[in-house]
Amino acid sequence: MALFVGRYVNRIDRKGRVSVPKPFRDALGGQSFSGLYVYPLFKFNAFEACDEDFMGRLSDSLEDLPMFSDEQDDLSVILESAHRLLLDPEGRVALPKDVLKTTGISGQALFVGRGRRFQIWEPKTYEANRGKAFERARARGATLQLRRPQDPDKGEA
Amino acid sequence: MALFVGRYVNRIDRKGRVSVPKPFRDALGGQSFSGLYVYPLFKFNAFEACDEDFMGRLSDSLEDLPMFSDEQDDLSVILESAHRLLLDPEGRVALPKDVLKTTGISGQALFVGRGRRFQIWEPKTYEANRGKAFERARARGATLQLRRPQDPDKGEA
DNA sequence: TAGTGTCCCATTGACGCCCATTATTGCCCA
DNA sequence: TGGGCAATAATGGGCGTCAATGGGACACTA
Repeated sequence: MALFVGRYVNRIDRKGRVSVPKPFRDALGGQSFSGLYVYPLFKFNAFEACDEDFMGRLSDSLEDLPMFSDEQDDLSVILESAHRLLLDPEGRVALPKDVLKTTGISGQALFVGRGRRFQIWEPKTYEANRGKAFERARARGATLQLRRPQDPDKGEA
Repeated sequence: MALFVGRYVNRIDRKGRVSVPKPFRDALGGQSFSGLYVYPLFKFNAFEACDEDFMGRLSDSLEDLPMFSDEQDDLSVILESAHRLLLDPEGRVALPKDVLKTTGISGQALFVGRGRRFQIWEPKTYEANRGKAFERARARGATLQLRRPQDPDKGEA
């Protein structure tokens, strides 16, 4: 399954194209199409990207909310605002205008691995919002309950 | 499954490459790629390394936290700061600049086995932080509740 | 026919691959 | 039991390949 880690900065050309980092492209393999999905984040002026499987999970998770509820309607804006982007033969995608506008991305785009998905940021915005995340976690003495290995109860939905 | 024990010191060359100790390379076998993942530690200026399975567990464990929550965002900095390192034909990896910078590694790197994962330290930093661990454990009269063999209820923690 | 979006090709620069050399370890045998 | 010898691991450096990037050609569309 796809596994995205690390940060990569790539340049946007005047056509709005940007290379998806090679490790991310590799992790996106094994889909029915050559590309990815992007959707906006609520908390930050950044977009998140994922493969087809994860988008399906996200969609299914939204349907776990009560049908016709305000909560479902509100969260479903993620799907409404999403784009399906195709990779060109060189491994680039064209970022839609609303992505460039919302994120403020112009010259460079920052790709940030998040495990089963990754994010796309304007570098300075990332630094301003996430730059201190590591120090915060360190100061909090953050801990994580590690999932037991090969636990069938918590497999992907 | 991978099992890393012992300490090894190897030299960093001017390209930032370092040989991964042969026993560790052997333990990393059986993955879909020839390499390893590294991520920074909160408690020490050192990095931890693991195989693909462990990184997947880490990623899935983070997704057990609520999506878009602050807690998940803060801990996800581990994935954001991680690197996927490929072994060259001689069994070396190139340590990224931020790893060298954070750890202070320049001439030599210390590899420390930790069971299912291992750590990478600057030797003097390790000595300063971990040098007395054995004496501390001795003084405390440390004990350990050993897990029962092949007990499915208590998957690895 | 202008606009938009692919695809194709060229350039460059970093990184991965290959080969050579040194160091270390284990083994064999006198 | 000590000295080689051989096999393996670690190290160093050169070079080719591929990823990232930029621009142009060619569709299809409005």
